[in-house]
Amino acid sequence: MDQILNTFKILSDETRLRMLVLLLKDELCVCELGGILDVPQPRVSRNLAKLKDLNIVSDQRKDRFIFYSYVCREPLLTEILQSIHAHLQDYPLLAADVAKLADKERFLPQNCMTCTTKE
Amino acid sequence: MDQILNTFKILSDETRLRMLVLLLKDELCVCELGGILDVPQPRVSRNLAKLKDLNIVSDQRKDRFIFYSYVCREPLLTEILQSIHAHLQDYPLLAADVAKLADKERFLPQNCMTCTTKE
DNA sequence: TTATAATATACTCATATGGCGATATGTGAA
DNA sequence: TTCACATATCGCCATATGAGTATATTATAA
Repeated sequence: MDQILNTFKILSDETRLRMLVLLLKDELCVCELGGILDVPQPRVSRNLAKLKDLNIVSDQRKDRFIFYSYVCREPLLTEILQSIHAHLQDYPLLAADVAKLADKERFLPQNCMTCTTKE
Repeated sequence: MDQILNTFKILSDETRLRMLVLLLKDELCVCELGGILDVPQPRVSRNLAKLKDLNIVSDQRKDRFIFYSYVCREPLLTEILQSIHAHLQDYPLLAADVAKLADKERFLPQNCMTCTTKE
């Protein structure tokens, strides 16, 4: 019972919901998440920590970055996130986030526009 | 966005989740809900009020009782509740609640065992 | 080893949430 | 109208939650 309640509590926060919707589709590091969502870094980290505590995400370092990925721990949670993806048009903010996944590298510090493009 | 977050917040409380799981299947009054869940009456009423504010349930008086019924306001919410019903065996407390629906009348004051059975 | 970049955590605060007990409200019955 | 019952609400309290700023940690690069 606690598990299902925790699932809904996790989803009740905008930052976490947005992160999970993205992580269901892609592995992302803290700065990519922060960049896509446009929220401060500690907020991203703190909420990722909560997700990790509940084994909803796992982390793995690659070079300078720590990438988080969604772990299917509870089928119901996965079902819900998939359902949201199936109706993304109903959630403009989430849809916009997902759209930004296409050029997520833009949010990696060394790959920012001013570094990678010759002007 | 607020709507989907509210949906998850509503589901994050044990009392409300239990009530919604029951109301998805049956129209119930306050005392039946209180009896099945075994929680104090003000708690049932207060949480029903929240559900009503969000148009998740509607109420209708019948004789001495006010019956609440689930209103499919947001498809996602209905989907989630149906999914829970489909996997009731994973949630013993919810399963026990649902089982009690069979003799819900037992919880109507005038129909309690001592009133209706001749001993 | 030292410095730097990426991420994590601590501290403090403000707000939200849920509960209980007591009481108010309102409806149907006498 | 008054009573009694079913339900709703109020006031107070305790706890939970989330945020931001500053700082700590840790791994790679130099």
